[in-house]
Amino acid sequence: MEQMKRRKSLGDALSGMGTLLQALERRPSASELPALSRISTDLFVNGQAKPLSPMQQCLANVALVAASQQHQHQPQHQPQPQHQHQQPQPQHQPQHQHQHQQQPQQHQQPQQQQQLKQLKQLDCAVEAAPRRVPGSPDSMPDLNLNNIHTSQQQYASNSPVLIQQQQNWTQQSYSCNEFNNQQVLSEAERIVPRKRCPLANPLRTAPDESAITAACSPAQSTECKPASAQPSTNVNCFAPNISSPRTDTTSFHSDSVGFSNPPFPRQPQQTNMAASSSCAQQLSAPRHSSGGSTMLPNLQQNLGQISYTGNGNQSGYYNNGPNMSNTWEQQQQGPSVVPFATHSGYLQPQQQQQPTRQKTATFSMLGRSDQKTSLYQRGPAGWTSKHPCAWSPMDCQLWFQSVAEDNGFIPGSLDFGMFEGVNGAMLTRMGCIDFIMKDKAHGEMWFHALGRILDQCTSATDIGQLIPKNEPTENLNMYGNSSLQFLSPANLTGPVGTDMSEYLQDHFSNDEFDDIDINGEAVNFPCQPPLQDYTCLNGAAVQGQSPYYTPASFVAQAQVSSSFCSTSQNSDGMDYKSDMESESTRSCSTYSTPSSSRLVYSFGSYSPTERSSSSADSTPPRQVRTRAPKPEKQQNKGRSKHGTRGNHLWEFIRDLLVSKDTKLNPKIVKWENQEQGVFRFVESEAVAKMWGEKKCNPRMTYEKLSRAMRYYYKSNILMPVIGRRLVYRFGAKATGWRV
DNA sequence: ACATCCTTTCCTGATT
DNA sequence: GAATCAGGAAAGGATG
Repeated sequence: MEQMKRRKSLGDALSGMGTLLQALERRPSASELPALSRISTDLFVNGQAKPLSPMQQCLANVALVAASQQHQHQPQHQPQPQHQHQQPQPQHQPQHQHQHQQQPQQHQQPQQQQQLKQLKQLDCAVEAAPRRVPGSPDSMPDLNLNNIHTSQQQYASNSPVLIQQQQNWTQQSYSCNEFNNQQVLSEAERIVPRKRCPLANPLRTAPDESAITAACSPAQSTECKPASAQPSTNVNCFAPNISSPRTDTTSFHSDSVGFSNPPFPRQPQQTNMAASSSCAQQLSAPRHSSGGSTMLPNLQQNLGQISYTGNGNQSGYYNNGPNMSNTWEQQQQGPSVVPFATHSGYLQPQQQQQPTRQKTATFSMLGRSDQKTSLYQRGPAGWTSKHPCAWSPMDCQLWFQSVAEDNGFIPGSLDFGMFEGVNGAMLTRMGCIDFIMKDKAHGEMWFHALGRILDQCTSATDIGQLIPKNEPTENLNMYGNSSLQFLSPANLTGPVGTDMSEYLQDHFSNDEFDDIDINGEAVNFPCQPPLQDYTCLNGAAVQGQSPYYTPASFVAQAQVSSSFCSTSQNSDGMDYKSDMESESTRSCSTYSTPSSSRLVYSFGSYSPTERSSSSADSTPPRQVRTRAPKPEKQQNKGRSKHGTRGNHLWEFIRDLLVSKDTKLNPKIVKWENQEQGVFRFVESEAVAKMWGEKKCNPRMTYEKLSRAMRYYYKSNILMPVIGRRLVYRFGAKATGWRV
């Protein structure tokens, strides 16, 4: 009932506003002014119809001021500058407002004077007003500005989607003055949040008018201006499918080798260097130190069926068809779509790659070494003779069948339909969770089985030829390529034999995230790779930190890690080693307990607090800015940040959001309003840790993540939701999140 | 070599 | 006081 009343009152308000503005546009006669003024008053003060949205306030504010001005001027027969009533004049708006709001006070009733005073405060109150989520039941209905404000006619040519996007609370974070001053304002400009106006909240403070004007007028202060105004030509760039040329493919090629029922074979696309190496990169980048551009002729040959767009599409996805957004949308629509792209970009660096020997040990620990025998050599002809990356969808289906049989399933009893259309390249790009998302019951089994094959591939001569000579073959395993690598079997530190799905359920609950230590000391994701994976840790440094990590695997991993640290995977190993050592030294001296003669990256014990305390002896007034060492530096070699398009933060967040895994959504992220792309971090630090896992940066925090998120404001990928913590909104350039 | 992109890191100050 | 937000500044790595 209350809501109905509210809606009615809002409707009345909007109706009144429309009337008001229409009258103003036709330059109302003096006789109309009192009525218009009444409408204005009703809108603002008497109309207790919930606070108007900032945009409405702005419009009505302008209207009222203009009406008051007319009312004031006309009886005095003062010349009326034409522009004063036709459109708000950006350049003079603050001054005009100030002047014209002063003058009526002499003649208006005290109540109206008070109203005007309130209006002035409202100018800067826009940030105080929106405290609701767009689309929520309490949200104000969006205004169609095109109908009520001629100065916004530029938007008429824009798509309804964008118009709607312009009508949100976020954009309304601009003050009335700003709004009026920027008749042609790109969305990028509009969404970039200005610095908070210290006087913006009239409910908190009641600053004097001059202070308000000074603080909030862009003409007088730059403090509240958008951080990075972009050319207004961006207005014309509004389009539903705006995509960054660097991050997205912009079109859906229906004839492409699609994720769903790909029409293999297909004419291989002409690939440039990057493209031709893309598969190799995606296959091997996390496993090699290829620098992202190493040509792998054999592999390229073997992967002839797999085409990539070498031009423009550097999103890191197999361009077997749609861009990522389409992929996701398709995934939402049908079962035949392969969620390869879900985490495709999350190439894992080499530090998570376990040498085959260690993998074997891990499998042995898991009691599955017996299953590792010659699986690659068995099975139907076809897939056995190729590297998994070169498997066709049919090969994959045969392989699925083989694995099922190997695991004791009656032939035909398992349905692999969810993997229909998946080729080997896609499979090798899928992480454990990807498999589970596709096949909750057996995803882990598929993942492990493929991992075993890839392990065997590392020693296969034909596969070995695919690998650059300077790359250790051990690195060719899928685990390091897992999108969510902490779920990899090599790092599966959970109960042996535990069903991964259950395991996820058990550990991806809100409660279980309690074990996530912000300082990174105890980040216990279910299958989180050991901290040693990231660091050249002295084994004892963190031993036992993860309850999921068994001593046996710990030792093995520690050995791997130390070995990794001491031997670079690059041809320039020596240089790299020295580089590592230097960084390690810094790390040790700065952040770690230098108790060990071995070089230690102790990110686990790193925290800003500790760092500060460790340098307490000579604490400068302001901490000398020394960038923390990057323990993953050597491990990132070969990983292409930009070559792996799709590895962007916003895509990662989006993938979490569109994930149907309830352990991710809504446990750690959730939609607030999916239609409008509004989402919220439920477990902000957990998200940050997961992001850190993806980027092999164990020091990632939500603070850092959020900084990166805020950078997306400029690029219109994300938009802030003012007044709501941990809430963001996808912008026009963010694709793939719509259902 | 250089510019650019996309973060990452650190920071200050404000807000909740 | 902690968490979060906003954004400047600097830097790094990859790419074109």
